[in-house]
Amino acid sequence: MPYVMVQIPHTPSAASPTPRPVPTSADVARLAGVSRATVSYVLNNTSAVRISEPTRRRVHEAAKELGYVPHAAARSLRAGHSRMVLMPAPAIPAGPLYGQFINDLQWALSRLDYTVVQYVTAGLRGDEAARAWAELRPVAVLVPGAGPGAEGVAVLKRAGARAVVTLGPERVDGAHALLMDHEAVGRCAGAHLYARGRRRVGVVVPAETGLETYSRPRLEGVRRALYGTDASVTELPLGYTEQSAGELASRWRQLGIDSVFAYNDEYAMLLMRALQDEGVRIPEDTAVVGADDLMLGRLLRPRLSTIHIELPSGRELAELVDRVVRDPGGTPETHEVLGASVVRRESS
Amino acid sequence: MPYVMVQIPHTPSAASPTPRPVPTSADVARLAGVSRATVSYVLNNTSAVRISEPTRRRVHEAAKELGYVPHAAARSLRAGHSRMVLMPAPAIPAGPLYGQFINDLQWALSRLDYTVVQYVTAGLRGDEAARAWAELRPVAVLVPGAGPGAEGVAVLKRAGARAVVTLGPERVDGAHALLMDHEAVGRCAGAHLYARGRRRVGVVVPAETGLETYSRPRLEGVRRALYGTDASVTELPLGYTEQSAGELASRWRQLGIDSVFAYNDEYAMLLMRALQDEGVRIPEDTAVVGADDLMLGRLLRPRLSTIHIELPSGRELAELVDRVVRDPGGTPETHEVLGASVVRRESS
DNA sequence: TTGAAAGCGCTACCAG
DNA sequence: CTGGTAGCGCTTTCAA
Repeated sequence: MPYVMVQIPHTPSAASPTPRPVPTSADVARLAGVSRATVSYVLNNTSAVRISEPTRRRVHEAAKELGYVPHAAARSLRAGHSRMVLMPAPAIPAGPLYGQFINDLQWALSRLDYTVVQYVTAGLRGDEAARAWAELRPVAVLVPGAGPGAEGVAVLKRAGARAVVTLGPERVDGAHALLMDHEAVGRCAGAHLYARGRRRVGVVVPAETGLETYSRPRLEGVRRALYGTDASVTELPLGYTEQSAGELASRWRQLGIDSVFAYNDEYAMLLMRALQDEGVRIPEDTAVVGADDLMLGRLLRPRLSTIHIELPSGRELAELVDRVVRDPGGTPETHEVLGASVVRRESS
Repeated sequence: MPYVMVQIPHTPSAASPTPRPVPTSADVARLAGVSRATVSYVLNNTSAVRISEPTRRRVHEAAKELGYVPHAAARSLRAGHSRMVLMPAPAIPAGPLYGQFINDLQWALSRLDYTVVQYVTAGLRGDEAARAWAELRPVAVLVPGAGPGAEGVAVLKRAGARAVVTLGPERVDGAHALLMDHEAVGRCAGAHLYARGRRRVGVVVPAETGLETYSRPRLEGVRRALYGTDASVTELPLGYTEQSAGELASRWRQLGIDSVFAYNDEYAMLLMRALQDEGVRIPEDTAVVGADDLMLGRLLRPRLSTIHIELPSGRELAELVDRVVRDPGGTPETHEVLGASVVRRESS
C-alpha cells in the first residue's frame, strides 16, 4: 500500500506540536539587521550610547514582531546581581492583620523597584531551606516567623544576599531583626485582666500546629505579667472547632476561672460563644480578651476587648531593606516593631 | 499615636567591609584539586559517570568548606528550562478559604518537585504584567483572579511556559482554565431565598475596590436566579466599616427589603449586627445569607445561613499542571471547579 | 576516571 | 553611531 501523507486537522488555538524556540535578542538583531549589542542598547535605553532613531524603531518593531521578552536569568547572571527580594511564604495562610502587613511591605518594595518573590518552601526546614533560597541569589531575604539559624544567615550572605532581615520573635546572629515580641501581647492582656480585678486567668493556646511561634510567647507574657502576684495562670488548649470549644466550656465551672485571654479574636469569639451557650455571663462571670483587634470583635455582643497590635508600616520596612541593600556594611540593627495596647470594650 | 521604630544598641557583629565574592563551582574545583566538570558530576550525583569515592569526598568537603551553593539562574540558563511555577500574588490578601486553597496547591506542587514562586506585581497590569512574568521563564504560570488577556497568554507561551492556567471567572484563549463561576454562588443564594418565600432581595456589594471580580458575578447570579419571577433585586453597596453598616441599617425599613445576600460571611456578620441593633429581627423581618461557610457564621446568633463553596483540592490541580507541563500538546481544558451549595442555618 | 571546552542569553567594554 | 567579543556560572559532550 502506497504511503500517503495525511494532514492531521489541527485547530489554530492548539499548541503547535513542535514549539518554536523562544526568541532571543540575537533573533531580534537578525530581524532588525543590526548587532546584538545594538538591540541591547535600544531595549535598555542605555544612556551612555546614542542610537539613531530609525535603528531604534527597527529594533523595537522586530522585538514586538517576535514577541521578544528578555531572559531575566541571563541578565542577572551577566550583571552579577539581581534586585530580587525573597520572602519565604508562611507555612500556614496568614491572618488578615499580618497578611495586610506583608502585602503593604511587598507593595512598597515593588515601588522601590525590587522584584518581590514569595518562595514556597515545602518540606525543607532551617538551613536546608536557606540553601534553597540562596540558590536564587536574592539581593535581600525577609524571613517571617521562626527564621533560619545563624548558619542559614551565613549561607545567604555568602551567596550574595546584602540584607537578611528576620521578622519574628527572636534575633538571629548576623541578620537584621524586626523583633515582634509577642510576649508583649500576653503581658498587656495579663496586666489588663489583673487591673480589672481578675485573679484566676485562663490562657487559650490553639491546639493547631504551626501557631506555637506566636502562642507560646503570648502565654509566657501573661505568666510574666502575673508573676509574683496572687493571680494564677491556667493554660487552656483549644482546637478551632465548635466541639472543642463546647468541651472546654462544659467544664468551665470546675476550672474556677474568672477571666481568659484567648490567643486572638477568632479563638475568643469561638470560646465566648460556647461559654454564653453554657450560661456563663460575660464579663460578669468570666472576662474575655482577644487579640489582633479584628473587625469581628467589635461586632460581638458584648463587644470584645482585645489587644491591638501595631505593626510597622510596610513603607518603613521597605526603606530599611533598601538602605541596608545600598550599604550592607553596617552592623545588624534590631528594631522593636510590635506595639501592643489594650482596647477595652465590654467583655472585660 | 503612631508607632515608631526604635533602634536598639547592638554589639557589632562581623559584616566584613569587603564582602568576599560568592564562591563558584570553579572555586570548589580549585580547592578540591579537580576540574569543574568533576565538581558538577559529584554535586549532581550524575549517574552516567562514575567518580571515585575519595574524589567525591574531597569535592563535598571543599563545597562545604566554601559554603558553596549552586547558582539557579546559571543552571537553568544552561539547561534551557526551569521547574519554576509562577503564581502572581493576589493584589489583596486572600481570605481564609481561598488562602487555604492556594496553600494546598503550592504545597502539592512542591511535592511534585516544582519551585513555586509567588510573584508580586505592583502597578503593572494585564499584558505588562505578563511580560514581567515571562522574563522569569517559568515552566508554568497559574493566574488567579482576572487574568491576562489572550495576548498575555501568548507572550507567556512564546517565552517557554508549557502550561498557563487561569483560576478565575472566565476563560482566556489559549490557556487552560479552572472556571470559578461565582455566578453560581449568587444563583444558589437567590434560589434559596426565593424558595424561602422572599421576594424583595437585597444584595450586598462591597464598596472596597479589588473585590469586583467576585462581587459582580455573585450579584449577577442572584439576578439570574430571580429573573422572570415576581421577585426584585436591589444592589446594596456596603463598606467594611461599622459606620457604613449603620447607615445602611438605618434606612433599612424604607428599603422594604425582606432578605439579603451579603457577598460573604464577614459582610453578612457586619450587616446582621447593624440590623439587629436597629431592631430588625432575623430571619423574621429580614433573612440573611452569607457565603464562604466560615467558622464565624456558625458562631453567630442566629446562626448564619451561608453558601458553602467547594474548591478543587490542591493536589488535583497540581496534578493537572504537572500533566500539562509534561505534555503541552493537548488542547486547553476547561474545568468547572466551583461547587456552591446552600447551608441553611437559622438566619434564613 | 577526569579534564578541556563549548555555549545557554545577555551586557559592557573597546574598535572601527 | 554601530559591531565584535569576552565572560557571568553552569552542565555536558568529546577526548585523553
